[in-house]
Amino acid sequence: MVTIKDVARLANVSAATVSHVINKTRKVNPETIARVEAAISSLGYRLNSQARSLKTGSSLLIGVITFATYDPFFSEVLAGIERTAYAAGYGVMLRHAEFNLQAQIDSINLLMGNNIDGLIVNSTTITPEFYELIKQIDRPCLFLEFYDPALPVDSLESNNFAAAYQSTLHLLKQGHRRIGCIGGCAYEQVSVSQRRKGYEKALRDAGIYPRDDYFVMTKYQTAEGYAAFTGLRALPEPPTAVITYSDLLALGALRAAADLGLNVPADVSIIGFDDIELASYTVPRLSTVAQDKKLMGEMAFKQIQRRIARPDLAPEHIVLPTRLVLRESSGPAK
Amino acid sequence: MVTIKDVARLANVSAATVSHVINKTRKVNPETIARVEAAISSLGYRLNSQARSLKTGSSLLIGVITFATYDPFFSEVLAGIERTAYAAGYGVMLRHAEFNLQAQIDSINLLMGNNIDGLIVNSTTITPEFYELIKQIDRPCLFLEFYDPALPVDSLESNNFAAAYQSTLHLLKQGHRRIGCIGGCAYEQVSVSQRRKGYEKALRDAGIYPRDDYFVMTKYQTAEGYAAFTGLRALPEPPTAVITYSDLLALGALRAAADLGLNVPADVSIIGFDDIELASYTVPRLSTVAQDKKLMGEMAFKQIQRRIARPDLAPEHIVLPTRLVLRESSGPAK
DNA sequence: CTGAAAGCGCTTACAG
DNA sequence: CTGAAAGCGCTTACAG
Repeated sequence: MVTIKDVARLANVSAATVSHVINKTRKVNPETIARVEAAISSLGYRLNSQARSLKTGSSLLIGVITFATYDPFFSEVLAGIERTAYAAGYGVMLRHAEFNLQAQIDSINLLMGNNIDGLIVNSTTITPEFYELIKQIDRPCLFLEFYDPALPVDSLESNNFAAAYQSTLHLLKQGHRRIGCIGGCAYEQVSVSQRRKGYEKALRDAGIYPRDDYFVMTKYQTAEGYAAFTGLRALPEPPTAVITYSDLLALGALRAAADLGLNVPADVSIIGFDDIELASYTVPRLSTVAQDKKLMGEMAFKQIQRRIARPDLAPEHIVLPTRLVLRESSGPAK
Repeated sequence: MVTIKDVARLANVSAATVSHVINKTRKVNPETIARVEAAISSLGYRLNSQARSLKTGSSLLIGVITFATYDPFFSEVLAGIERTAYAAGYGVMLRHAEFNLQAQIDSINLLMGNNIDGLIVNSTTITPEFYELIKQIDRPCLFLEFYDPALPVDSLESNNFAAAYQSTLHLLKQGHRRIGCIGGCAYEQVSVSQRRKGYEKALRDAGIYPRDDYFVMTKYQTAEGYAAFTGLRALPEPPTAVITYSDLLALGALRAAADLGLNVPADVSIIGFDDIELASYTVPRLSTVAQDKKLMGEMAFKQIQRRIARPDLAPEHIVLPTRLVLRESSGPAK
């Protein structure tokens, strides 16, 4: 391995000078700079970030923990985080956390052992134990789609309440009175739980009392979207419209509708959430709530970066707007 | 930060002993071990991996570079890599590489600067410059879905030739004579390029001469699948069946077929590639070539791990089987 | 404008 | 069974 000493020797300067040239941390004679740079490229020298991190306490690394197993929404957010981090000179360490305590402890240890400068957590389920772990790490931390004022960390979420209110209201305006919801996650702090509140508020504002049998809890599996829709339609008074917590759930519902011989949207309306790329290619094309996933990733990193610079400021809670995109899967009630 | 010295002081032993207790690298008096462990937990000590890496030369970190922007296939492979790496005590650093040389150099520098023990590259396009960068890094490296005997690195790919041969043969047996292909990537070394060979071989074996206008090159955008299918059907003698290089492309084609008023599979058959979860939920359900993505990720990491242990052995080239899954989007020719 | 030296938190031969 | 000490590759006050 080529070290700063090798460069120093070849350029006939001290290691300190090489370091200053690399980091531009002090004025150096232009000719010296040229010699150092020549030595660096002729030796193929590469800075050892870990050694630097050991000395400075900053690794230029951020950790990303996701509890959601693979899903198209988080994949895009992750791409946004990574690209933005890279542009700022940061690397990303990824961890798909499991739901048991030991794995959570290990994950935190893995990331902290590599001296991450900040941590982004995306979770649909956060246990009290994980909560405690987060409080102990002394690093800027941002939660995605999770908000608890009691946790002194930054948070970033979509305007889930307003989004669900808006899509439900749209269906009401289209004449639907029996509107179901295929959702997930009951924890108050998990941002998606606000969707149920928006959905129910819209119904109440229209003089409709929300029915418990119209709300189906899932774990975001497409198969559950299928089963939930089938179940809703088997009710004595089946909903004529359904909103969902994700496009994947909506695609499951769309498929179930086809299997039941229902025409979407003539017989039943379906509205998704996320606006994944495929939403424009289903048959029929999916009406959905668009979230700007790349932007979400970008903002998540930038907030962490701000927090690294100013750890003293109070935690911020950022809410991103959503956009109802009407395609073909929703329409007027019969 | 709590260091090994703090632990040593509290446990009344030397730093060396603490290190040996942590790493189990020599026999230590059971009582001493107990004291050290008590000190570790009471102080909340966490090993600094970067300091260890500096000393030992092994970071227990692997790098993953993907050139494919977000796609459901790679997302699952990545999850498989990360989970397997974690189970083996390794962390994963992620980089979405760009297609320009400077970004590629930066990416390698970022990962090498963190002293990664190995590198997994997933690419549908590899430039000669990137090639050179790979040759220079002195670390085990594995290419996913890319194989060049001239590059002395491990490689892991699906049996692309056989898979395309098989799906084309299936369509031929169903009576199709005019079979199109919506593909991508012309580089010989990129594994998917073997699909075209399998497709054309199957045709030739059936006495059919492959037509250039039946093969459409894309960059894997769903929109291109849509456009390609539309274009194929606009030919004077349109294909009655189409295979594609990905399920996303197939979903674009499926949507195009619907817009053309075509019934799938009565009027035209479509077969995808990958078997993403949604393939079971489209209307009609998608026939496709299943790749075991989680397994692919798992094997990729394990191969890197083997290579870290035995860097002296010759590079290996691993080929994974695929499986043709027939659902509803393919059927007999009219 | 430049350098010598200490030290970040570990591991590991060497010595006992 | 255990410890003192050197050193991994950097950065950064201190000194000139």
